Amino acid sequence: MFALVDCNNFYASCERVFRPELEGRPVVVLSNNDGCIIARSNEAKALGLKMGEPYFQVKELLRQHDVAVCSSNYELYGDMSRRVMWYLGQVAPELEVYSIDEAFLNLSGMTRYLGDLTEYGARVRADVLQRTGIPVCVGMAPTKTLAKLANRVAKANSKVAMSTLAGSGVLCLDTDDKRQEALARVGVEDVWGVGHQYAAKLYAAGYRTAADLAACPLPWARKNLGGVVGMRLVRELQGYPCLSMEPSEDGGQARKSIACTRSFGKPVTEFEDVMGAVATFVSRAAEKLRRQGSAARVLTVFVSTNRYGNEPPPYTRSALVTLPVASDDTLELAAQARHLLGKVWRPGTLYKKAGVMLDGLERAGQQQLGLFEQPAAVSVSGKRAELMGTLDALNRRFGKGTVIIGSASVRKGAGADWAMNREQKSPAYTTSWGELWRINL
DNA sequence: TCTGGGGTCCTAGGACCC
DNA sequence: TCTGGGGTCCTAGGACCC
Repeated sequence: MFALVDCNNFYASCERVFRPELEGRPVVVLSNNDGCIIARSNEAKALGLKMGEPYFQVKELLRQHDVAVCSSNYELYGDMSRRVMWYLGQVAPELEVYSIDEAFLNLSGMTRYLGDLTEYGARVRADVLQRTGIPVCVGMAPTKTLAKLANRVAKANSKVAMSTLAGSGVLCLDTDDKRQEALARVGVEDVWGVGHQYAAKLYAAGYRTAADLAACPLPWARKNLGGVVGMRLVRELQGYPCLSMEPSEDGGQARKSIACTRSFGKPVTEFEDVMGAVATFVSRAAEKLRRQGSAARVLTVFVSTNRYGNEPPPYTRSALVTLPVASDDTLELAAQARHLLGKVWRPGTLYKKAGVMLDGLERAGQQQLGLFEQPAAVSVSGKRAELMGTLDALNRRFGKGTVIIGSASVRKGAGADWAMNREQKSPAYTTSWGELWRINL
């Protein structure tokens, strides 16, 4: 048995924890750069606001309905997430943190100990709310895909009562009847693993609900839904587990690639300004790399212009380098990045976005050496590792950006055009001494 | 004027091996 | 008309997720 615990409207809920006056009022949270709507409270959903909708297109509507608008505050959401996940780690033998706002629990072999699973789910739900202020829904089923589906039904269910399925944000699909009823209620496009493309194919072939998909012949699934992925999907809906737990290690899971990319607040045209952004992104990515104890073999840099509208035609270029020996050294990576940026650079272009990606990650300190690597390079990297450790320690202790590399510094004048717009960011209530919650008595 | 960011897995096809 | 069989590794691109 798997449980999927998913936070309701997570970012909006985080904002509400520290601003209780927003309770009952529609709330939306915007993406970086105040670009799109990426989280909505139930009241905001009821207004017809959609996920991913560009902010500027609905600004007036938001004003008319007195919607509270928040810029995204990932420091806050990340910290709230840690609190929720810590608790979930206490109530099940195995935890997989699937995303910032949801986690799978493995309840195999626990059902006897846990007793009635619906009661267990209700207890988890109540405890998370009490301890963190975050409302969650709990779906339980014999497979991960069904647990996701149960969660989805449970969420809808907390508003509309169902005939035989229990309400109140918790749903356990432990009998075939319940599974069938839940499958019949979910549109095929809402099944985990079915995106735009597959949904269109499925509709064209006459599949409308999750129940239809569960009855789909496996060869058809294999041919039309991405091969083995589609077959697993169908089998999971039938109740045969094909996806196992991928338990999260303490201190977060080791990623297989790390990226840092941003749209700019305003278009940027000068090489050194874009380089400032790229160097900043490299620094952040390398810091993440070191935090998880990895080193990267492949570094990619990309730049692009505005992808909307049609004049001038959009320009996107990327370049990558495979290093002779995987590195976690900001200075080395930044020097490579400068070179790569030079390769993709086109003068007189209005750049709107840039990013860096690190791939081919290896365990730091155990990198594969090149055949012709000189011993000198290794001893230099020893000193550099010490330098990086000091850099990270200073930034941890005195705050982000206390010590940066020279190329990441901002040029006087228009140099900070690439910085994000975040006009309505809430304070980092839980992670910055200077921004603690103030209570006026 | 204004349209996010960060991931994973899988497949197909080419180059290469014996 | 006939022209082997069985692999590996790598990359690009597509699909999905939140």
